[in-house]
Amino acid sequence: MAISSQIRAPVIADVARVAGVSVPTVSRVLTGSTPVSDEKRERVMSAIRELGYRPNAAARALVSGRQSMIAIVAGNTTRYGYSTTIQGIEEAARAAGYLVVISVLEVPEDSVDDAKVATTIDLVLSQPVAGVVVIEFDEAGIHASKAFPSTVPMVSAAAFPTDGATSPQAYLDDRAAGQAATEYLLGLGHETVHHVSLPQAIPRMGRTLGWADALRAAGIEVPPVIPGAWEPAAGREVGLALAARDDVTAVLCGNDEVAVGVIRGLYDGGRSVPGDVSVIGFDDEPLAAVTIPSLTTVSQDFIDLGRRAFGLLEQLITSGSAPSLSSASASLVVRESTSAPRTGRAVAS
Amino acid sequence: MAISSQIRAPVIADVARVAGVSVPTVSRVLTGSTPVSDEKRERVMSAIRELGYRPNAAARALVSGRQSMIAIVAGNTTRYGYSTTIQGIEEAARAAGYLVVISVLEVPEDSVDDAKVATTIDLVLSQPVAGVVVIEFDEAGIHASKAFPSTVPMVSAAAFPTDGATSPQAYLDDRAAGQAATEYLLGLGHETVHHVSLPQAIPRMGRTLGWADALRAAGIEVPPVIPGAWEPAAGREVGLALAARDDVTAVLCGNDEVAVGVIRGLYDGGRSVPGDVSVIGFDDEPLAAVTIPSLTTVSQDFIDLGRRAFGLLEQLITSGSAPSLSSASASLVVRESTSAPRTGRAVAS
DNA sequence: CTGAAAGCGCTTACAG
DNA sequence: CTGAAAGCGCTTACAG
Repeated sequence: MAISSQIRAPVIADVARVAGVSVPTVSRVLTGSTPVSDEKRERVMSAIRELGYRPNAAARALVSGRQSMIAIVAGNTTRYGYSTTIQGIEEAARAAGYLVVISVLEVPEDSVDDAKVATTIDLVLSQPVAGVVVIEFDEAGIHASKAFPSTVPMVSAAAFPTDGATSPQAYLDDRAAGQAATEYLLGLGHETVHHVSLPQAIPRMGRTLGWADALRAAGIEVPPVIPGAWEPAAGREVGLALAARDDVTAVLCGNDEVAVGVIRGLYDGGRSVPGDVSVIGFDDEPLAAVTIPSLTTVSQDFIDLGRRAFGLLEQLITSGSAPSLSSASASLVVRESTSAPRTGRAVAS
Repeated sequence: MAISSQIRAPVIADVARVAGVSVPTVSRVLTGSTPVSDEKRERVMSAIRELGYRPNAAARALVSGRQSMIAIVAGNTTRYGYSTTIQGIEEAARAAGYLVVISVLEVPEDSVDDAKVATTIDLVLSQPVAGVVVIEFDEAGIHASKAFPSTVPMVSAAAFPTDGATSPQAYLDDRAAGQAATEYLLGLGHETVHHVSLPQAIPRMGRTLGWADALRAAGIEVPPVIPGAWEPAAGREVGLALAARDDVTAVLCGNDEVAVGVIRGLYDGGRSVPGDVSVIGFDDEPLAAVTIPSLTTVSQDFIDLGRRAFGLLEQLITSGSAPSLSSASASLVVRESTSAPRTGRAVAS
């Protein structure tokens, strides 16, 4: 069927024929591996242009064994911390000549489905990837990084290092940050600080641990963690419930979205922020600076986290090993949502 | 060097040898293309397990010609509309068995660098992708979709259809939405509505056109567009400037982030929202429901947009053609940031 | 500098 | 149901 031959994408042999050279010569001008005479190079280039030839990526990868893709495995791609970390990884990867494939872990409500994690891992490893970065901001990510076969180069980007991690990790020290934020509130004169956590792994989250650290260090009994969520709407519900309590004057939230929701719930419940209650968020997303009141929060550099994670992966790929951890810094940004407790309230209760 | 043979990843021939069958038989149990006797299948499966064998993706793609990746090309991956659209595409792609590679267009301030766009396209096409979805929310995306060679299946996801698009587009009708939002404000009694646009392509954005449509239809002179940005901080600057003007009672913003910033700027400039000025956003991101005041905004279904875009691409890949467009719907969500103008103000000015 | 040869790891007809 | 053969599109030694 000569008719269908028009549809076929041109291959290297077509270029060679049109240019009047051998296939390896075309390959040589393409890869630049060996010098080619100016004249033949010219003929090859114009044949490539004429035919609109593009090398077949699969064939190249097969023969060269070199991969130019890395995978990111994450439980979410849209939330601020996740998407910003992904951006950091992507920028660094692109600069190093790698393309990024994203693989999302389907995360059920509370428990992690091991079979789904395995499916995702299989899908990723069915592609020619040089290595993978797992985002360990949630249970699904932690499970995934444990389930990855040790044969593929893998590093993780985390908020706080996982116990007994066997692969290199880049992390933000959110435990220290949680502690600092709590100490700030205590320093303002609040008798205690309550904590609205992110959904999963409640006892294991760095920021939750840091909050408890600070309280214990100050000799204050650690109140029960208030289970939260990722979304602002859930934060509002919590805020509404908190508004009814007289003993709550300071709240540390798992992230900014929840914090803005908590503030709204408090407001709807008749409490002012920071007049009646001080609220601190986590992450410092752009909106935190312009809400009313603007948010006191912990600024975390997710772009840098992503870059560092890629840096570790690149080391692992090229040298076969990488340092087991590398941390980025966090800092408290004080804005309008916190203040000293009302006189006579914190002291008198 | 027998020593290094341990490091080599097992290939199909290794499995065949261990299982005591031929290579094609292993391939058959892997692909399920032809029946294999139970006994041999068992032997093959256990050999695969024993060796930890995984098929080489590059070899598979080369011989089968089938690709299992699609690419998303976008100017940004973190902003609400972008990341949510990407999520929609990813979910649909994953359900259909495709993995997604993300390719970010480096977008300079104002102009689009054609060379950079070309570089990104080359990088994407150097991978074995079945097709690509270009996110046309900005100039870079629009340029990219025009620059793509017609040989690769490509569709775009847009806010509003591009003039003379040659490839299938899924879009949100933000022109109609911008018009409806403006009409709502006019209906409340405002004499005119000002518009803070998103950065690029000011005259061409659907929401900007819709805003002008509504004004013209009401016989109102269209005021100059106030050039905005994507970020809340820029919105605040605009709000501050607007606070000094007595003729501004209603503002339609290019997105929610900017709207929250504008409200903050107005507030810092001594104006209340909606008391003095009504503000409408665009997108309805989760935070819009809990800010103080909560935001009246245009809800756009980006997840659905992403799904539709992937649907078009899949059609294009399998059947060679797809409808030239497909729209998702938008709706106005009325909350606290809008109200009728103060009596005696709008009327008397 | 350049061509003929071999081979990357897999799948798909071809013959049983 | 199953093996021997051919071939996907490219690159890398091998000989000039």
